[in-house]
Amino acid sequence: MTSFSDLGLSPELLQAVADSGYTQPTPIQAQAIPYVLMGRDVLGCAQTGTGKTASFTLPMIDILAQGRARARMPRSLILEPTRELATQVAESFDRYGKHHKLNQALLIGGESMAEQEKKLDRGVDVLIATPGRLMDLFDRGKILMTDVRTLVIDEADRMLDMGFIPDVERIVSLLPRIRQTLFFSATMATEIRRLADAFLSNPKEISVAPPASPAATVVQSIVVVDAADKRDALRRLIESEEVRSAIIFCNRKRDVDILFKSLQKHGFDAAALHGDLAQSKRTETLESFKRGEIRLLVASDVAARGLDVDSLSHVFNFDVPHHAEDYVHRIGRTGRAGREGRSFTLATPEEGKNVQAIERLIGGAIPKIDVEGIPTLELSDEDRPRGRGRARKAEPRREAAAPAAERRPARTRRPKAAAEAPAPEVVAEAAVVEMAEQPAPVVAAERPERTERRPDARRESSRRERPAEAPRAEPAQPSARRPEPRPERRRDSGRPEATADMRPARAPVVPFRPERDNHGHRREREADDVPVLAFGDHTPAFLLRAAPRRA
DNA sequence: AAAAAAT
Repeated sequence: MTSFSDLGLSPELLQAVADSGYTQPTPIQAQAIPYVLMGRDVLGCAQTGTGKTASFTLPMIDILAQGRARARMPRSLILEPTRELATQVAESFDRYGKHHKLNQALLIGGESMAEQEKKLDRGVDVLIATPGRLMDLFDRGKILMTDVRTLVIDEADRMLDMGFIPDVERIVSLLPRIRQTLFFSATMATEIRRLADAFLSNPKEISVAPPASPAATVVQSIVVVDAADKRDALRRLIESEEVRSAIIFCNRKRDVDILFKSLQKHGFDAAALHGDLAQSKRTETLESFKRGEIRLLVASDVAARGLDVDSLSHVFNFDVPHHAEDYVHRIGRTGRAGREGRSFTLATPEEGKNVQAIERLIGGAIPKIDVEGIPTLELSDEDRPRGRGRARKAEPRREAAAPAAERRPARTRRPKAAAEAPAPEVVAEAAVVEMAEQPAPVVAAERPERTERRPDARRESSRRERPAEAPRAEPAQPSARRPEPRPERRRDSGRPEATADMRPARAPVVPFRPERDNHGHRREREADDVPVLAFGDHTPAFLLRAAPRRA
Protein backbone atom coordinates (compact mmCIF):
# COMPACT_ATOMS: atom_id res chain seq x y z
CA MET A 1 0.00 0.00 0.00
CA THR A 2 1.38 3.37 -0.94
CA SER A 3 1.73 6.06 1.65
CA PHE A 4 2.12 9.78 1.08
CA SER A 5 5.86 9.53 1.61
CA ASP A 6 6.19 7.30 -1.47
CA LEU A 7 4.89 9.90 -3.83
CA GLY A 8 7.88 12.20 -4.02
CA LEU A 9 6.46 15.11 -2.07
CA SER A 10 8.68 17.37 0.01
CA PRO A 11 9.09 16.89 3.77
CA GLU A 12 7.33 20.19 4.54
CA LEU A 13 4.37 19.12 2.50
CA LEU A 14 4.25 15.69 4.09
CA GLN A 15 4.22 17.46 7.44
CA ALA A 16 1.26 19.59 6.40
CA VAL A 17 -0.57 16.50 5.20
CA ALA A 18 0.13 14.69 8.44
CA ASP A 19 -1.04 17.74 10.39
CA SER A 20 -4.35 17.49 8.60
CA GLY A 21 -4.70 13.97 9.87
CA TYR A 22 -4.32 12.15 6.56
CA THR A 23 -2.11 9.12 6.37
CA GLN A 24 -3.04 7.32 3.16
CA PRO A 25 -3.42 8.85 -0.26
CA THR A 26 -6.66 8.11 -2.08
CA PRO A 27 -6.36 6.20 -5.36
CA ILE A 28 -6.41 9.31 -7.50
CA GLN A 29 -3.81 10.99 -5.30
CA ALA A 30 -1.54 7.96 -5.42
CA GLN A 31 -1.83 7.75 -9.20
CA ALA A 32 -1.76 11.41 -10.16
CA ILE A 33 0.76 13.03 -7.82
CA PRO A 34 3.90 11.35 -9.21
CA TYR A 35 2.96 12.33 -12.77
CA VAL A 36 2.13 15.90 -11.83
CA LEU A 37 5.50 16.17 -10.11
CA MET A 38 7.13 14.88 -13.29
CA GLY A 39 5.53 17.71 -15.19
CA ARG A 40 3.23 15.49 -17.21
CA ASP A 41 -0.23 16.51 -18.36
CA VAL A 42 -2.95 14.59 -16.59
CA LEU A 43 -6.43 13.67 -17.73
CA GLY A 44 -8.29 12.61 -14.60
CA CYS A 45 -11.69 10.99 -14.68
CA ALA A 46 -12.87 11.40 -11.14
CA GLN A 47 -15.69 12.85 -9.14
CA THR A 48 -15.57 15.01 -6.10
CA GLY A 49 -15.27 12.95 -2.98
CA THR A 50 -12.36 11.00 -4.43
CA GLY A 51 -9.70 13.30 -3.03
CA LYS A 52 -9.26 14.90 -6.42
CA THR A 53 -8.49 18.38 -5.13
CA ALA A 54 -5.46 17.35 -3.11
CA SER A 55 -4.25 15.32 -6.07
CA PHE A 56 -3.37 18.58 -7.78
CA THR A 57 -2.92 21.05 -4.91
CA LEU A 58 -0.24 18.94 -3.20
CA PRO A 59 2.14 18.50 -6.13
CA MET A 60 1.51 22.05 -7.31
CA ILE A 61 2.69 23.43 -4.01
CA ASP A 62 5.97 21.62 -4.44
CA ILE A 63 6.32 22.67 -8.05
CA LEU A 64 5.63 26.30 -7.19
CA ALA A 65 7.94 26.27 -4.18
CA GLN A 66 10.77 27.24 -6.51
CA GLY A 67 10.56 30.60 -8.12
CA ARG A 68 8.66 33.74 -7.43
CA ALA A 69 5.70 35.43 -9.00
CA ARG A 70 5.94 38.82 -10.66
CA ALA A 71 3.25 41.45 -10.38
CA ARG A 72 0.10 40.60 -12.32
CA MET A 73 1.71 37.48 -13.70
CA PRO A 74 0.31 34.44 -11.95
CA ARG A 75 2.34 31.26 -12.23
CA SER A 76 -0.55 28.87 -12.15
CA LEU A 77 -4.25 28.99 -12.82
CA ILE A 78 -7.06 26.82 -11.51
CA LEU A 79 -10.51 27.14 -13.09
CA GLU A 80 -13.58 26.12 -11.13
CA PRO A 81 -17.25 26.22 -12.13
CA THR A 82 -18.71 27.69 -8.95
CA ARG A 83 -17.57 30.19 -6.39
CA GLU A 84 -18.00 27.69 -3.58
CA LEU A 85 -15.78 25.13 -5.26
CA ALA A 86 -13.16 27.76 -5.99
CA THR A 87 -13.22 28.71 -2.33
CA GLN A 88 -12.77 25.09 -1.33
CA VAL A 89 -9.72 24.76 -3.53
CA ALA A 90 -8.25 27.93 -2.03
CA GLU A 91 -8.75 26.41 1.40
CA SER A 92 -6.92 23.31 0.30
CA PHE A 93 -3.92 25.43 -0.75
CA ASP A 94 -4.08 27.22 2.59
CA ARG A 95 -4.14 23.98 4.52
CA TYR A 96 -1.34 22.19 2.70
CA GLY A 97 0.73 25.22 1.84
CA LYS A 98 1.11 26.46 5.36
CA HIS A 99 4.82 25.62 5.46
CA HIS A 100 5.42 27.34 2.14
CA LYS A 101 5.19 30.98 1.38
CA LEU A 102 3.03 30.97 -1.69
CA ASN A 103 0.84 33.87 -2.60
CA GLN A 104 -2.60 32.98 -3.78
CA ALA A 105 -5.56 34.92 -5.08
CA LEU A 106 -9.15 33.81 -5.31
CA LEU A 107 -10.89 35.55 -8.17
CA ILE A 108 -14.62 35.01 -7.92
CA GLY A 109 -17.61 37.18 -8.61
CA GLY A 110 -19.65 38.87 -5.97
CA GLU A 111 -16.67 40.07 -4.03
CA SER A 112 -14.71 43.29 -4.09
CA MET A 113 -12.51 43.62 -7.12
CA ALA A 114 -10.15 46.09 -5.48
CA GLU A 115 -8.99 43.48 -3.03
CA GLN A 116 -8.41 40.96 -5.79
CA GLU A 117 -6.52 43.52 -7.88
CA LYS A 118 -4.28 44.36 -4.98
CA LYS A 119 -3.37 40.73 -4.59
CA LEU A 120 -2.63 40.41 -8.29
CA ASP A 121 -0.33 43.41 -8.10
CA ARG A 122 1.61 41.78 -5.32
CA GLY A 123 2.20 38.75 -7.53
CA VAL A 124 0.45 35.43 -7.10
CA ASP A 125 1.77 31.92 -7.40
CA VAL A 126 -1.66 30.32 -7.32
CA LEU A 127 -4.63 31.89 -9.03
CA ILE A 128 -7.96 30.22 -8.38
CA ALA A 129 -10.86 31.55 -10.37
CA THR A 130 -14.32 31.20 -11.81
CA PRO A 131 -14.31 32.08 -15.52
CA GLY A 132 -16.43 35.23 -15.42
CA ARG A 133 -14.41 37.22 -12.94
CA LEU A 134 -11.14 36.05 -14.42
CA MET A 135 -12.06 37.31 -17.87
CA ASP A 136 -13.37 40.55 -16.46
CA LEU A 137 -10.09 41.27 -14.70
CA PHE A 138 -8.14 40.16 -17.73
CA ASP A 139 -10.07 42.48 -20.01
CA ARG A 140 -9.32 45.32 -17.63
CA GLY A 141 -5.68 44.56 -18.05
CA LYS A 142 -5.15 43.44 -14.48
CA ILE A 143 -3.73 40.04 -15.34
CA LEU A 144 -1.01 38.87 -17.69
CA MET A 145 -1.22 35.21 -18.52
CA THR A 146 2.23 34.84 -19.98
CA ASP A 147 3.77 33.30 -16.88
CA VAL A 148 1.19 30.62 -16.28
CA ARG A 149 3.05 27.34 -16.32
CA THR A 150 0.42 25.13 -14.73
CA LEU A 151 -3.26 25.09 -15.65
CA VAL A 152 -5.95 23.12 -13.89
CA ILE A 153 -9.40 22.70 -15.39
CA ASP A 154 -11.56 21.19 -12.72
CA GLU A 155 -15.05 19.72 -13.11
CA ALA A 156 -14.96 20.07 -16.87
CA ASP A 157 -18.26 18.29 -17.28
CA ARG A 158 -19.95 20.79 -15.08
CA MET A 159 -18.34 23.67 -16.90
CA LEU A 160 -19.91 22.21 -20.01
CA ASP A 161 -23.32 21.94 -18.37
CA MET A 162 -23.12 25.53 -17.30
CA GLY A 163 -22.09 26.82 -20.69
CA PHE A 164 -18.63 27.93 -19.63
CA ILE A 165 -16.74 26.10 -22.30
CA PRO A 166 -16.40 29.05 -24.69
CA ASP A 167 -14.97 31.09 -21.81
CA VAL A 168 -12.61 28.30 -20.90
CA GLU A 169 -11.48 28.01 -24.51
CA ARG A 170 -10.82 31.71 -24.64
CA ILE A 171 -8.85 31.67 -21.41
CA VAL A 172 -6.76 28.73 -22.54
CA SER A 173 -6.01 30.50 -25.79
CA LEU A 174 -4.42 33.28 -23.77
CA LEU A 175 -1.99 30.98 -22.00
CA PRO A 176 1.47 30.01 -23.14
CA ARG A 177 1.53 26.90 -25.27
CA ILE A 178 4.26 25.43 -23.16
CA ARG A 179 2.68 24.61 -19.88
CA GLN A 180 1.45 21.75 -17.78
CA THR A 181 -2.26 21.07 -17.92
CA LEU A 182 -4.33 19.01 -15.51
CA PHE A 183 -7.84 18.29 -16.64
CA PHE A 184 -10.51 16.72 -14.45
CA SER A 185 -14.00 15.59 -15.27
CA ALA A 186 -16.48 13.17 -13.79
CA THR A 187 -17.48 11.96 -17.24
CA MET A 188 -15.73 11.67 -20.56
CA ALA A 189 -18.54 12.49 -22.93
CA THR A 190 -17.43 13.17 -26.49
CA GLU A 191 -17.51 16.91 -26.09
CA ILE A 192 -15.32 16.68 -23.00
CA ARG A 193 -12.96 14.34 -24.78
CA ARG A 194 -12.67 16.83 -27.62
CA LEU A 195 -11.68 19.56 -25.17
CA ALA A 196 -9.18 17.33 -23.47
CA ASP A 197 -7.60 16.57 -26.83
CA ALA A 198 -7.37 20.26 -27.56
CA PHE A 199 -5.91 21.31 -24.23
CA LEU A 200 -3.61 18.45 -23.29
CA SER A 201 -0.55 16.99 -24.83
CA ASN A 202 0.30 13.37 -24.30
CA PRO A 203 -1.58 13.24 -21.01
CA LYS A 204 -1.39 10.48 -18.46
CA GLU A 205 -4.91 9.21 -18.20
CA ILE A 206 -6.14 8.36 -14.76
CA SER A 207 -9.55 7.05 -13.97
CA VAL A 208 -10.82 6.18 -10.54
CA ALA A 209 -14.07 4.63 -9.49
CA PRO A 210 -16.57 6.91 -7.87
CA PRO A 211 -16.34 6.80 -4.08
CA ALA A 212 -18.95 4.01 -3.97
CA SER A 213 -22.16 4.72 -5.73
CA PRO A 214 -24.47 6.61 -3.41
CA ALA A 215 -27.02 3.98 -4.22
CA ALA A 216 -24.99 1.66 -2.02
CA THR A 217 -24.44 3.89 0.98
CA VAL A 218 -27.55 6.03 1.02
CA VAL A 219 -30.87 4.63 2.15
CA GLN A 220 -33.32 6.23 -0.22
CA SER A 221 -37.05 6.68 -0.09
CA ILE A 222 -39.66 8.59 -1.98
CA VAL A 223 -42.97 10.05 -0.87
CA VAL A 224 -45.66 10.90 -3.39
CA VAL A 225 -47.97 13.63 -2.15
CA ASP A 226 -49.97 16.55 -3.35
CA ALA A 227 -47.95 19.69 -3.94
CA ALA A 228 -49.89 21.47 -1.25
CA ASP A 229 -48.89 18.82 1.29
CA LYS A 230 -45.17 18.91 0.61
CA ARG A 231 -44.17 21.31 3.35
CA ASP A 232 -46.26 19.49 5.90
CA ALA A 233 -44.83 16.15 4.80
CA LEU A 234 -41.30 17.50 5.00
CA ARG A 235 -41.77 18.77 8.55
CA ARG A 236 -43.16 15.44 9.63
CA LEU A 237 -40.27 13.62 8.04
CA ILE A 238 -37.72 15.85 9.73
CA GLU A 239 -39.40 15.31 13.06
CA SER A 240 -39.66 11.56 12.71
CA GLU A 241 -36.05 11.16 11.62
CA GLU A 242 -32.95 11.78 13.64
CA VAL A 243 -31.72 14.62 11.52
CA ARG A 244 -28.31 15.74 12.67
CA SER A 245 -27.82 18.00 9.71
CA ALA A 246 -29.38 18.02 6.29
CA ILE A 247 -29.57 19.80 2.97
CA ILE A 248 -33.02 20.28 1.53
CA PHE A 249 -32.89 20.77 -2.23
CA CYS A 250 -35.45 22.73 -4.21
CA ASN A 251 -35.48 23.10 -7.98
CA ARG A 252 -36.04 26.82 -7.96
CA LYS A 253 -34.45 29.66 -6.12
CA ARG A 254 -37.74 31.19 -5.17
CA ASP A 255 -38.91 27.91 -3.72
CA VAL A 256 -35.75 27.86 -1.65
CA ASP A 257 -36.77 31.21 -0.19
CA ILE A 258 -40.36 30.16 0.38
CA LEU A 259 -39.47 26.88 2.03
CA PHE A 260 -36.78 28.48 4.14
CA LYS A 261 -39.22 31.05 5.51
CA SER A 262 -41.83 28.40 6.14
CA LEU A 263 -39.40 26.22 8.07
CA GLN A 264 -38.24 29.19 10.08
CA LYS A 265 -41.79 30.09 10.91
CA HIS A 266 -42.33 26.60 12.22
CA GLY A 267 -39.33 26.96 14.48
CA PHE A 268 -36.77 24.93 12.53
CA ASP A 269 -33.11 25.82 12.60
CA ALA A 270 -32.64 26.57 8.91
CA ALA A 271 -30.81 28.76 6.43
CA ALA A 272 -31.09 29.35 2.68
CA LEU A 273 -28.45 29.07 -0.02
CA HIS A 274 -28.77 29.88 -3.70
CA GLY A 275 -27.09 31.88 -6.41
CA ASP A 276 -29.20 35.01 -6.08
CA LEU A 277 -28.05 35.69 -2.56
CA ALA A 278 -25.19 38.07 -1.95
CA GLN A 279 -21.87 36.30 -2.07
CA SER A 280 -21.08 37.39 1.47
CA LYS A 281 -24.29 35.77 2.61
CA ARG A 282 -23.53 32.61 0.64
CA THR A 283 -20.11 32.31 2.21
CA GLU A 284 -21.35 33.06 5.69
CA THR A 285 -24.25 30.60 5.47
CA LEU A 286 -22.10 27.81 4.13
CA GLU A 287 -19.45 28.39 6.76
CA SER A 288 -21.84 28.24 9.66
CA PHE A 289 -23.56 25.22 8.16
CA LYS A 290 -20.22 23.47 7.88
CA ARG A 291 -19.40 24.37 11.46
CA GLY A 292 -22.65 22.75 12.52
CA GLU A 293 -24.29 25.93 13.72
CA ILE A 294 -27.23 25.46 11.38
CA ARG A 295 -29.06 22.17 11.15
CA LEU A 296 -31.02 22.53 7.92
CA LEU A 297 -29.75 24.11 4.75
CA VAL A 298 -32.39 24.82 2.12
CA ALA A 299 -30.53 25.06 -1.16
CA SER A 300 -30.71 25.15 -4.92
CA ASP A 301 -28.43 23.00 -7.04
CA VAL A 302 -25.52 25.35 -6.29
CA ALA A 303 -24.96 22.98 -3.43
CA ALA A 304 -25.62 19.80 -5.35
CA ARG A 305 -22.14 19.00 -6.53
CA GLY A 306 -18.78 18.91 -4.97
CA LEU A 307 -19.55 20.66 -1.74
CA ASP A 308 -17.62 19.04 0.96
CA VAL A 309 -19.71 19.09 4.07
CA ASP A 310 -18.92 16.45 6.64
CA SER A 311 -21.49 14.45 8.43
CA LEU A 312 -24.68 15.24 6.66
CA SER A 313 -27.14 12.77 8.05
CA HIS A 314 -29.88 13.45 5.52
CA VAL A 315 -30.65 14.87 2.12
CA PHE A 316 -34.20 15.89 1.31
CA ASN A 317 -35.33 16.56 -2.21
CA PHE A 318 -38.23 18.91 -1.85
CA ASP A 319 -38.60 18.59 -5.63
CA VAL A 320 -37.56 15.84 -7.98
CA PRO A 321 -34.54 17.21 -9.84
CA HIS A 322 -34.96 17.92 -13.54
CA HIS A 323 -31.94 15.88 -14.47
CA ALA A 324 -31.46 12.41 -13.15
CA GLU A 325 -27.73 13.03 -12.69
CA ASP A 326 -28.51 15.80 -10.26
CA TYR A 327 -30.35 13.33 -8.07
CA VAL A 328 -27.20 11.28 -7.75
CA HIS A 329 -25.14 14.36 -6.97
CA ARG A 330 -27.64 15.62 -4.42
CA ILE A 331 -27.99 12.45 -2.42
CA GLY A 332 -24.24 11.97 -2.72
CA ARG A 333 -23.86 14.85 -0.23
CA THR A 334 -24.72 12.33 2.46
CA GLY A 335 -23.49 8.81 3.08
CA ARG A 336 -19.92 9.94 2.59
CA ALA A 337 -16.79 8.37 3.95
CA GLY A 338 -18.50 5.13 4.67
CA ARG A 339 -21.07 6.66 6.99
CA GLU A 340 -24.71 5.92 6.55
CA GLY A 341 -26.88 8.54 4.99
CA ARG A 342 -30.55 8.78 4.29
CA SER A 343 -32.38 10.55 1.53
CA PHE A 344 -36.04 11.41 1.14
CA THR A 345 -37.57 12.67 -2.04
CA LEU A 346 -40.91 14.43 -2.10
CA ALA A 347 -42.64 13.97 -5.42
CA THR A 348 -45.98 15.05 -6.78
CA PRO A 349 -47.76 12.72 -9.20
CA GLU A 350 -46.74 14.97 -12.10
CA GLU A 351 -43.08 14.38 -11.35
CA GLY A 352 -43.45 10.71 -12.23
CA LYS A 353 -41.53 11.02 -15.49
CA ASN A 354 -38.54 12.46 -13.70
CA VAL A 355 -38.69 9.76 -11.08
CA GLN A 356 -38.66 7.13 -13.81
CA ALA A 357 -35.60 8.72 -15.34
CA ILE A 358 -33.81 8.59 -12.00
CA GLU A 359 -34.76 4.97 -11.40
CA ARG A 360 -33.47 4.10 -14.82
CA LEU A 361 -30.20 5.85 -14.09
CA ILE A 362 -29.60 4.27 -10.71
CA GLY A 363 -30.82 0.92 -11.97
CA GLY A 364 -33.53 0.28 -9.45
CA ALA A 365 -36.71 1.53 -7.90
CA ILE A 366 -36.67 3.97 -5.03
CA PRO A 367 -38.86 2.51 -2.29
CA LYS A 368 -42.07 4.43 -1.75
CA ILE A 369 -43.10 5.25 1.77
CA ASP A 370 -46.06 6.94 3.44
CA VAL A 371 -45.92 9.86 5.77
CA GLU A 372 -48.33 9.59 8.60
CA GLY A 373 -51.23 11.96 8.31
CA ILE A 374 -50.55 12.87 4.68
CA PRO A 375 -52.50 11.23 1.86
CA THR A 376 -50.24 9.19 -0.37
CA LEU A 377 -50.80 9.53 -4.12
CA GLU A 378 -49.70 7.59 -7.17
CA LEU A 379 -47.02 8.73 -9.56
CA SER A 380 -48.35 9.50 -12.98
CA ASP A 381 -46.43 8.41 -16.04
CA GLU A 382 -48.01 11.01 -18.24
CA ASP A 383 -46.19 14.05 -19.38
CA ARG A 384 -46.79 16.96 -17.15
CA PRO A 385 -49.96 18.76 -18.19
CA ARG A 386 -49.12 22.28 -19.18
CA GLY A 387 -51.28 25.09 -17.93
CA ARG A 388 -55.06 24.89 -18.18
CA GLY A 389 -56.90 25.94 -21.29
CA ARG A 390 -54.06 26.35 -23.73
CA ALA A 391 -52.55 22.92 -23.53
CA ARG A 392 -55.88 21.21 -23.69
CA LYS A 393 -56.76 22.94 -26.89
CA ALA A 394 -53.40 22.47 -28.47
CA GLU A 395 -53.49 18.74 -28.09
CA PRO A 396 -56.33 17.71 -30.38
CA ARG A 397 -54.85 19.90 -33.06
CA ARG A 398 -51.60 18.00 -32.94
CA GLU A 399 -53.42 14.70 -33.07
CA ALA A 400 -55.51 15.67 -36.03
CA ALA A 401 -52.34 16.27 -37.95
CA ALA A 402 -50.83 12.94 -36.97
CA PRO A 403 -51.33 9.88 -39.13
CA ALA A 404 -54.31 7.83 -38.15
CA ALA A 405 -52.18 4.95 -36.96
CA GLU A 406 -50.62 7.07 -34.30
CA ARG A 407 -53.79 8.55 -33.07
CA ARG A 408 -55.04 7.24 -29.84
CA PRO A 409 -58.05 8.05 -27.70
CA ALA A 410 -56.86 11.13 -25.89
CA ARG A 411 -56.68 10.02 -22.31
CA THR A 412 -59.02 7.18 -21.76
CA ARG A 413 -56.74 4.34 -20.83
CA ARG A 414 -53.65 4.37 -18.69
CA PRO A 415 -55.06 4.30 -15.22
CA LYS A 416 -53.18 2.31 -12.62
CA ALA A 417 -51.57 -0.51 -14.52
CA ALA A 418 -49.31 1.84 -16.36
CA ALA A 419 -48.51 3.90 -13.32
CA GLU A 420 -47.40 0.87 -11.37
CA ALA A 421 -44.90 -0.30 -13.92
CA PRO A 422 -42.67 2.71 -14.03
CA ALA A 423 -39.65 1.34 -15.86
CA PRO A 424 -40.12 -1.34 -18.47
CA GLU A 425 -37.82 -4.31 -17.88
CA VAL A 426 -35.76 -3.68 -20.94
CA VAL A 427 -34.87 -0.22 -19.83
CA ALA A 428 -34.04 -1.30 -16.32
CA GLU A 429 -31.77 -3.99 -17.69
CA ALA A 430 -29.95 -1.51 -19.88
CA ALA A 431 -29.34 0.70 -16.91
CA VAL A 432 -27.79 -2.14 -14.95
CA VAL A 433 -25.46 -3.06 -17.76
CA GLU A 434 -24.31 0.47 -18.09
CA MET A 435 -23.74 0.86 -14.42
CA ALA A 436 -21.47 -2.15 -14.55
CA GLU A 437 -19.43 -0.92 -17.46
CA GLN A 438 -19.24 2.68 -16.46
CA PRO A 439 -19.14 3.06 -12.74
CA ALA A 440 -19.76 6.77 -12.82
CA PRO A 441 -23.44 7.32 -12.20
CA VAL A 442 -23.51 10.02 -14.79
CA VAL A 443 -23.48 7.60 -17.71
CA ALA A 444 -26.63 8.87 -19.26
CA ALA A 445 -24.73 11.88 -20.46
CA GLU A 446 -22.79 9.66 -22.79
CA ARG A 447 -25.72 8.07 -24.47
CA PRO A 448 -26.34 9.74 -27.76
CA GLU A 449 -30.06 9.07 -28.00
CA ARG A 450 -30.59 10.48 -24.59
CA THR A 451 -28.67 13.65 -25.11
CA GLU A 452 -31.28 15.00 -27.42
CA ARG A 453 -33.42 15.85 -24.52
CA ARG A 454 -30.80 17.46 -22.38
CA PRO A 455 -30.48 21.20 -22.54
CA ASP A 456 -26.77 21.19 -23.20
CA ALA A 457 -27.26 18.81 -26.08
CA ARG A 458 -28.35 21.80 -28.07
CA ARG A 459 -25.07 23.45 -27.35
CA GLU A 460 -23.25 20.32 -28.33
CA SER A 461 -24.99 19.93 -31.59
CA SER A 462 -24.64 23.54 -32.58
CA ARG A 463 -20.97 23.19 -31.86
CA ARG A 464 -20.82 20.17 -34.04
CA GLU A 465 -22.02 22.26 -36.91
CA ARG A 466 -19.07 24.56 -36.75
CA PRO A 467 -16.72 24.26 -39.66
CA ALA A 468 -13.84 22.83 -37.64
CA GLU A 469 -15.71 19.70 -36.67
CA ALA A 470 -17.92 19.16 -39.62
CA PRO A 471 -16.51 20.45 -42.84
CA ARG A 472 -19.50 20.69 -45.05
CA ALA A 473 -20.04 21.93 -48.55
CA GLU A 474 -19.07 18.64 -50.08
CA PRO A 475 -21.79 18.81 -52.64
CA ALA A 476 -20.74 15.59 -54.26
CA GLN A 477 -22.21 13.37 -51.58
CA PRO A 478 -24.97 15.02 -49.71
CA SER A 479 -26.46 11.69 -48.81
CA ALA A 480 -23.42 10.67 -46.80
CA ARG A 481 -24.06 13.37 -44.28
CA ARG A 482 -27.76 13.56 -44.32
CA PRO A 483 -29.56 10.54 -45.70
CA GLU A 484 -32.60 11.19 -47.81
CA PRO A 485 -35.71 10.81 -45.77
CA ARG A 486 -37.32 7.60 -46.83
CA PRO A 487 -40.69 8.09 -48.48
CA GLU A 488 -42.59 5.78 -46.16
CA ARG A 489 -41.45 7.73 -43.14
CA ARG A 490 -42.76 10.96 -44.44
CA ARG A 491 -46.06 11.84 -43.00
CA ASP A 492 -48.77 14.00 -44.21
CA SER A 493 -47.01 15.90 -46.97
CA GLY A 494 -49.80 15.66 -49.52
CA ARG A 495 -47.59 14.06 -52.15
CA PRO A 496 -45.54 11.54 -50.27
CA GLU A 497 -43.06 10.13 -52.80
CA ALA A 498 -42.71 13.08 -55.03
CA THR A 499 -39.75 15.00 -53.70
CA ALA A 500 -37.35 12.14 -53.19
CA ASP A 501 -37.99 10.59 -56.55
CA MET A 502 -37.86 13.70 -58.60
CA ARG A 503 -34.21 14.11 -57.94
CA PRO A 504 -31.49 11.92 -59.39
CA ALA A 505 -30.01 10.03 -56.49
CA ARG A 506 -26.54 11.54 -56.72
CA ALA A 507 -27.32 14.96 -58.04
CA PRO A 508 -24.97 17.51 -56.54
CA VAL A 509 -26.69 19.86 -54.22
CA VAL A 510 -25.67 23.39 -55.00
CA PRO A 511 -27.53 25.48 -52.56
CA PHE A 512 -28.67 28.89 -53.55
CA ARG A 513 -26.91 31.35 -51.26
CA PRO A 514 -27.87 34.95 -51.67
CA GLU A 515 -25.60 37.44 -49.95
CA ARG A 516 -28.54 38.89 -48.15
CA ASP A 517 -31.63 37.27 -46.85
CA ASN A 518 -35.21 38.32 -47.37
CA HIS A 519 -34.95 40.96 -44.71
CA GLY A 520 -31.94 42.54 -46.29
CA HIS A 521 -29.64 41.27 -43.53
CA ARG A 522 -26.26 40.00 -44.53
CA ARG A 523 -25.84 36.32 -44.05
CA GLU A 524 -23.10 35.53 -41.68
CA ARG A 525 -23.67 32.31 -39.91
CA GLU A 526 -22.73 29.29 -41.88
CA ALA A 527 -25.61 27.38 -40.47
CA ASP A 528 -27.87 29.45 -42.67
CA ASP A 529 -26.22 27.99 -45.70
CA VAL A 530 -27.11 24.41 -45.07
CA PRO A 531 -29.27 23.28 -47.96
CA VAL A 532 -32.75 22.32 -46.95
CA LEU A 533 -32.73 18.78 -48.22
CA ALA A 534 -36.22 17.94 -47.17
CA PHE A 535 -37.61 20.04 -50.00
CA GLY A 536 -35.28 18.65 -52.60
CA ASP A 537 -34.33 21.23 -55.14
CA HIS A 538 -37.72 22.76 -55.03
CA THR A 539 -38.30 25.58 -52.61
CA PRO A 540 -41.98 26.27 -52.16
CA ALA A 541 -42.91 29.69 -53.45
CA PHE A 542 -44.24 30.90 -50.12
CA LEU A 543 -40.79 30.54 -48.61
CA LEU A 544 -39.26 32.78 -51.24
CA ARG A 545 -41.78 35.54 -50.82
CA ALA A 546 -40.63 38.38 -48.62
CA ALA A 547 -41.96 38.07 -45.12
CA PRO A 548 -44.55 40.69 -44.18
CA ARG A 549 -43.00 43.45 -42.18
CA ARG A 550 -43.51 43.11 -38.51
CA ALA A 551 -44.51 46.09 -36.47
C1' DA B 1 -38.04 24.05 -17.00
C1' DA B 2 -33.75 25.56 -13.70
C1' DA B 3 -29.44 26.65 -11.92
C1' DA B 4 -24.73 28.13 -12.28
C1' DA B 5 -21.35 32.83 -13.71
C1' DA B 6 -19.48 39.33 -14.74
C1' DT B 7 -21.73 43.92 -13.68
